[in-house]
Amino acid sequence: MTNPAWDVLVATCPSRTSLAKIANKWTAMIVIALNDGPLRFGALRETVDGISGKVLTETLRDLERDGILTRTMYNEMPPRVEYELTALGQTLQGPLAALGRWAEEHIELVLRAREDYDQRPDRS
Amino acid sequence: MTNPAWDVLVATCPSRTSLAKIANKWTAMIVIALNDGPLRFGALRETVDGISGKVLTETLRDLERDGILTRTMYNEMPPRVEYELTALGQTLQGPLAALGRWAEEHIELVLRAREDYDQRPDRS
DNA sequence: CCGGATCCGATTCGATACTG
DNA sequence: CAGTATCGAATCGGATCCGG
Repeated sequence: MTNPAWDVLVATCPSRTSLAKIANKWTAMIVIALNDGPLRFGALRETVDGISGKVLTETLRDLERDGILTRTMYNEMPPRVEYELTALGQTLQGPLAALGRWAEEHIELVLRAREDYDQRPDRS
Repeated sequence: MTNPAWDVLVATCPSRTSLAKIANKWTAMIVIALNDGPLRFGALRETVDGISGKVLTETLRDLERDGILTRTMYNEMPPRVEYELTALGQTLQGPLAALGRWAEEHIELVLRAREDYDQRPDRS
């Protein structure tokens, strides 16, 4: 099923274009946020704290194009649009959630490493 | 050990700065490339196909600062510099390798999803 | 010749203002 | 409410140059 010739380390390999999109902080946070079920555009913007509307729109479109999530628009007033992970997107949830957890669980060690690094006298 | 208040979805949380660095294609590829042991700068540049010297240098410095890898310089001629994952970096190897594998294993589905999306008539 | 610093164009980012 | 448009600012990234 999987072509063993695919290798993200090869510049021209299509799998790298996919890695480039999923190895992105906004993608990670959006997929993490959608773990508990579909969310509206506004709810996503609140949950993924600090994201701008423009970047949220762009990232959501890219993810929809790649089959990671679906966009469902309801013809209501006021308009309502919901985003939800596809089956494919749910297979991505694990790896990205693991990344998020790693960041939360190891931030203390990272902060300590930064202090050590910044206080090194040898900045030759 | 882990502060439950840390949440990568909160803009001001330090863990997000860490997530922003590890959720990056170059970081992912470098950590993946270092899985089999230390590599020299030049070997890394070949292995992570397509990366420029500048970006490689910057990313390696960031990762060194965060305690993900070590940089060892040998006073030889010609110069030799080796990069190697730390114990902390090895805990990151799993999650990032999983991301790379996801990209390779699901690229076919992603490519098909892109075709479908691009052929949709309703681009209202 | 290797590691990496510099320069500078290209891309991305994000705040604001506006539309259906 | 859910976007789109526009436009500086910031970041990324590649070609090129430099020190040992």
